[in-house]
Amino acid sequence: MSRRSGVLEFAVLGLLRESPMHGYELRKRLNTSLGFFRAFSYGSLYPCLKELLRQGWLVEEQSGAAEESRPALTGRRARIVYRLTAEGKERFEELLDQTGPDAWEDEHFGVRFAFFGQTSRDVRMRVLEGRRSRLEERLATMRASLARTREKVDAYTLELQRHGMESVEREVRWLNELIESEREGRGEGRDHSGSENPEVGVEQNDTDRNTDIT
Amino acid sequence: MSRRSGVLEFAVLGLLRESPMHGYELRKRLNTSLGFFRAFSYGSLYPCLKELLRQGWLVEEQSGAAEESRPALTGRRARIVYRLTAEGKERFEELLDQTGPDAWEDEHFGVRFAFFGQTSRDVRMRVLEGRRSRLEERLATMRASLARTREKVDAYTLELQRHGMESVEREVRWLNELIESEREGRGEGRDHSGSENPEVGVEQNDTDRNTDIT
DNA sequence: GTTAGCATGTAAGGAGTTACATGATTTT
DNA sequence: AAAATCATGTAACTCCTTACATGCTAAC
Repeated sequence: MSRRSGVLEFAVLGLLRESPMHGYELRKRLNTSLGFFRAFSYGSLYPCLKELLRQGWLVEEQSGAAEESRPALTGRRARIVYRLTAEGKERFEELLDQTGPDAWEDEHFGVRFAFFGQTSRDVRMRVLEGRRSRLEERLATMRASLARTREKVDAYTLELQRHGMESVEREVRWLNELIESEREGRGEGRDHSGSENPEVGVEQNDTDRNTDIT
Repeated sequence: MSRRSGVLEFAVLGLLRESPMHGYELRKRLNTSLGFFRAFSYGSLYPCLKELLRQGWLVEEQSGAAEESRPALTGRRARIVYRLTAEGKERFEELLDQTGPDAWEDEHFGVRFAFFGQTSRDVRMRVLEGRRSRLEERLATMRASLARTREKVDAYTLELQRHGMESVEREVRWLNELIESEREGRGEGRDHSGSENPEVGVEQNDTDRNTDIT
């Protein structure tokens, strides 16, 4: 009944924390900026926004003409702009700090990583290491299964298993680099600037076009 | 109402084509042999089996003692063994030949590939090439999006996008090799033996233990 | 003047999970 | 004797999609 999706809620709060937006733009950002991994439809986005409003984490802003310097854009359509409230900000911060086992599961890890810029370093470490050990666990099961089923399955199935394992191994190596990089306190040229710095966010890009993943 | 899941139905028919099995064992095979990519629960498996029975594609075999040489295993529990009917076999063949755009989407491609051993070569080619062009389409969108959003998103988001793109590029390379290999008619040592050869299937492995992916 | 994109929503349904209910048997 | 594994099943719920409904504006 309540449409409290976890992933979607988290992503919406996170994106709105950077800057207020209307639904249509929000969806585009969900499908691109956030690492491409998911495609949400309006059928889930709008009900989610409604629920977040109900919780008091968002407020509507019937933005028609104000604060935009160009008057050409004002006449589009209703365009309900959503802004994060103080409570919403608090809620998001609360979610950011959660390091339950959910955080490193497939469905959640991507979106958690996408907001690492807002996440404290120790939480980042816990999530990265949690993810890694989760994947290593999975690798162990895969290897055991491979050793047992080899010869019994056909070549295509075997190739699929091999490729699947290689993908997981690759992600583990990626995580190793990231964890190493976190430990060094951002050594190699990258500046993630710790857990502060909201200025890296997006600043009113009305010029976006065709950003859908089909 | 009808619980006709597509992926699950296809996988169950395919596994039962190799040899009759009971539900519990079926689930283990779904989570391991089939490339690890999905974990189905009993809550979906049993209703699916029920539906397949209703369609006449499966029959129950109250297998208690027969055909097993060791009498030690007979006393376990009811153990309803399912066997594919002629209609079920036909249905599976029908599904194997489908090359609609669904076949190369994320949810379906894995399971389609897992049964390539039973699939005719031209269908294999269509599915592999369909998958590849689907991914290349996605890559184009990603690249366009990256070019537009660079500088506007923070370093973590960018890293996530970069890693996501690399994963897709890697799968494209994998597909290229597979397509090449199909064109050569299985050149390099691998013998997938065309579209015939049901003997590669699994033959009654009662010794399986701990094959779950947690 | 019609296609494509912008913009917001709802209702119905699909595909799966979790939690529960039950009970045998094997291993520790 | 307890814990794990084997084995089957159901009800309620979650989360998301598709299809529909509506209407405006920009570009071709």
